[in-house]
Amino acid sequence: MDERAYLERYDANAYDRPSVTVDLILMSVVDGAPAVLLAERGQHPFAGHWALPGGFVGMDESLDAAARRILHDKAHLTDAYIEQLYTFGAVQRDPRMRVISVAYFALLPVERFRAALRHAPELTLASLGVSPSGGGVEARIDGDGPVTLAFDHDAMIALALERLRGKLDYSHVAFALLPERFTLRMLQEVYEAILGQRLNKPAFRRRMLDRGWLEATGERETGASFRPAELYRAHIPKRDAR
Amino acid sequence: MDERAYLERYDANAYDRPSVTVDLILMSVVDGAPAVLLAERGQHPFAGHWALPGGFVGMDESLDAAARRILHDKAHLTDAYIEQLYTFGAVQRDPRMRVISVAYFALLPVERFRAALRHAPELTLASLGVSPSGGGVEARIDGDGPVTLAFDHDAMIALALERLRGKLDYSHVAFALLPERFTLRMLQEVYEAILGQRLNKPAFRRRMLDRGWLEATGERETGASFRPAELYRAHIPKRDAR
DNA sequence: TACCTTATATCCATCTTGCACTTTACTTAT
DNA sequence: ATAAGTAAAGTGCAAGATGGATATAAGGTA
Repeated sequence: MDERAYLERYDANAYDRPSVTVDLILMSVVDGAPAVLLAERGQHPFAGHWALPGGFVGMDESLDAAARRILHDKAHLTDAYIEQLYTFGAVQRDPRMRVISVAYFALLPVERFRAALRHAPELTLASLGVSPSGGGVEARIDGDGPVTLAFDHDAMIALALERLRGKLDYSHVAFALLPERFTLRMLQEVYEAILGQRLNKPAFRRRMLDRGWLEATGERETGASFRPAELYRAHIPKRDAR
Repeated sequence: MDERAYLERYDANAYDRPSVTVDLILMSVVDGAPAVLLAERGQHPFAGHWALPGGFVGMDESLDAAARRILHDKAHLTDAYIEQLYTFGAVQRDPRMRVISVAYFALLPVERFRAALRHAPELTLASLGVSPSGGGVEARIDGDGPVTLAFDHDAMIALALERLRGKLDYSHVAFALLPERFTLRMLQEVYEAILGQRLNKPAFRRRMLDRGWLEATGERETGASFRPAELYRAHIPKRDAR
């Protein structure tokens, strides 16, 4: 039997199949704290709870394409740093039916994050903090008490933050959270927000400059009532380190 | 409409769904080089090519459970270090139909790796090396030229190795590749095989001992015709660092 | 008992890091 | 104009980590 004949005989319906979705963790750093965009669910299950934007994966689109489509449809954004995070496949994670969800996280500079909020009224900003009981994260909207998230979305967000924290050390993800031109102070604020701890200024500046990922523009910040900081631009050498 | 009524009306067949599989990258370090277990495909597609052991995810099992089931059924192994790697979802990665594959990697000490080979005759050991053309990895069986892998399994293996390399630094994964008792030299050999480079001995030993993950057993290696090395045991403090 | 081999310990130069302190540059108040 | 205030940017130093050479220890084997 040659390959062609084989393909024709193949029964694609021999087994029952799960649904596959993509959920998006849209992150930024707002006012010194990490933040995500959430949508309130109107329908069962978890009606009234907050959830990550997501959607089913089409039969003719790759997972990455599905993630980008959702980014566009739900947040009206094209072109963001986006990366697959983890796939959640517990049997009962969705009470309706078997759903396997591939979580992606996207990183946005604040301005673009805010722009997404303006264009997508169904999305709301939630800022993240570590829960006092240790371990997980809690999401707060408008400074109120922590909200309850739908499905296993709390685990997704916690994992995204953990991954981001881990990548700060050896990758240049932080630049995805900043505008094209930024000061060293802004960069440090991003690091401090994600790591959840203050960093020593001269040491931070030295490390960053030594990495060679920063290019001085020669221009300076304006508007400050003190010595203006130099504006830098990210300069990532050739091969995009993961 | 309450939740119960909603669930009953929900049409789980409204959309076409992809198949979901789990592929397993069973790794170890053999003779100073990383190695994986492969099976030769007898059927289309990719008949005659080498592939990772894998299988469909059942409707009533989680992804982790599916990975463990495949570990058991294909390699006759229970209890190995196992971790989700990445989900591969390109549209045409399987010519038969849309298949999304969640890749897991498992780490085994050499003896258990060899035992799996004995109990599962359909599996073959392939040792991994970095391809001279840079970037990816090549798998070699019995010292022959690099074999051609089915599907996107070469990318899966390359990613597994990359992930493993990254985790060496901050996690204790290496212990999963060693027997219960091991010497510092064995530990260093694992590191060198995965990183693909020689390491300085005194510095390595210092770093490892300083981490506090090693517990001296007081016993020593036997059979060597030179000074026997102390045997250590892994001692991982409370919270299992990812 | 001499000798070979590898484990283990010591030492030192170098590099990195944390941190206090100084100098610089710009705005605002007087 | 000039002084005061503020944060950026730069300097210097001590402590710690790291690479690498060298010395000593502990087994076997000839």
